[in-house]
This record gives sequence, structure tokens and C-alpha cells, in this order.
Amino acid sequence: MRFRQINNDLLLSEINNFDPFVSCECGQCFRFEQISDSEYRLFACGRELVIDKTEEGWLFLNIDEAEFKEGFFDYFDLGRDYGEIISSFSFDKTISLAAQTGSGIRIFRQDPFETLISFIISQNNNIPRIKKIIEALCRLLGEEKNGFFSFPTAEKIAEAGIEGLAPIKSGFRAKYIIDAASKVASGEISIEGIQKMSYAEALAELKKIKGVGDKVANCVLLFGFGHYGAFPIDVWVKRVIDKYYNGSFDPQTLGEYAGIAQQYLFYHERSLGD
DNA sequence: TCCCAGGCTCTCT
DNA sequence: AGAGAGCATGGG
Repeated sequence: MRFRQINNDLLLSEINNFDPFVSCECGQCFRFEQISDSEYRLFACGRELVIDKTEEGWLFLNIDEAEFKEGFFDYFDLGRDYGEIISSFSFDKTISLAAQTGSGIRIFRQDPFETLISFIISQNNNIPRIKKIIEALCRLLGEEKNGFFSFPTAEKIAEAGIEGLAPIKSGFRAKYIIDAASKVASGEISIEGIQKMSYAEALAELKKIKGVGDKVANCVLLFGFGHYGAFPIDVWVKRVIDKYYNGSFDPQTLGEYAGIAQQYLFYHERSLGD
């Protein structure tokens, strides 16, 4: 892994198993847009980050190495050896194949509250519309700083109420969003508290929120709380289990990084269809 | 028009 | 405890 500052931009080269574009498209995050074949815009770590794919490597525009290492290094999970993790799945042909398709995927370490609300919105929904609703929520209640809207706080959302969320057209999910935001704002649910909990405790805590079941909670634990063993089962992963594992599958056999295998499977199966 | 989308809640057995 | 309808909205 090598960093080189080029004027205002930061070039990252000599790194394996890292493709931020694929990582964005694999369904784990929603606040990004493709600008061209070689350029993406991502909103994370409280700012906008434009990423160019170049001959020499990944070019992060308008950021220096110190700031990158403060936020995005961990956000992109660059300190982990994904090659080694993929090797640990070598006993399973299906996962190994899926890991080839998604070899550039990194599990992004996203903001827990944003992840919670985002995956509540994701239920019985499709990705383009999830992105649209989240963007509308940020524009409605987030804070603007030079054209970019931050993800709103729990207090702001709770204050808006179900009626206040009408413009984002989240449908029946509005009441769930409000329940989550209210519980977090009041302290009934503590993000910091969940950070310290075991997987099982954290899962139970998240499921106290209306509209949060096993699938949403596991996504939040995997993408927002760094529980890499969390294994969300959605319609696509269920399809994989039915298709390749005769309808039953025990994620525990995959070890502490089962969630990463899940992400390979999800991305691979989706890339087959559409 | 019907069906589906990174599901969950509620109700009825 | 397990199955099934209903849920808001928009795109194919």
C-alpha cells in the first residue's frame, strides 16, 4: 500500500482487494453516485469524496494523507487483509467463486445511526429508490455545507415526526424511522452502548426498534458496528441458500468474517440476474 | 395491470 | 411456532 500526494489529491496504489467503485455498488451503502466510468462521488466521514480510477491507482480528490488516514482509512477497512479472509473460505466453492467476482469489496465502516435509518428504509424496497429516499431525507433535515447535506441527527428526525417526513415518500417506513430516531434521541437506545455490546446483545437491542428485524439488524451490525460475523439474510441470500445449499446454511461454519462472505454472495448473485 | 423491491408487523391457526 | 396478508411507493 502506497500513498502519494499529487497537489491537492491523494493517490493510493499497490493495494490488493480494494475497489471502491465495486464496494459502493455492492449494496452496503447508499450515499454515492457514479459520475463516469472512472469517477465516483461518495458521501462519508462527514464530507464528500470524489474518487478517480487512474492507471497509477485510486486518486482521491482534494484530500491529504493525514485527513484520509483520520477517517477514510478505517471507513474503507484498509487495515485488514481481505486476501487472507478470502483464503479462509477456500473450502466452499460457491463462496470462493463469489469472492472472485467481488474481490474488490471492502466492508465500509459506516456511521451506526445513518446505517440504522438507511437499512430501515431498505426494507421491501429497491436500491435506486432507497438512495432517493435517503438523499431526500438529508436534503430535508441535514445540514448543508458547500452543496453537500449531512445525514440528519436523531434529534432532527424525531422532531420532524411522521408527518414531517412526508416529503421523502418513505411510505409505511416513516413510522419506523421515527421510532428509531426517537429512541436514539431520548437515550432509550444508545449507539455508544451498543458499541460495547456483544453481537447477541446488540442484535436484541436493535430489534427493540419497530421495523427492525433480523435482516435489518444484521446489516446495521455488519456495516455500522463492525460485527463481521453478522450474516444478513435477504431475498438474494435466501436465493443463494436455496440454490447452492439445499435451503439450509449455518453462517457459523464460516467463522468471524461470515458477513464478508455474505457480501460476496449477495453481490455475485445480483450480478448474475440483472 | 400485475409484480417486485437488501422485510417487518400483525393476525390467525 | 409457523404461515400469510398487508403495507407505501415507484419502476419494469
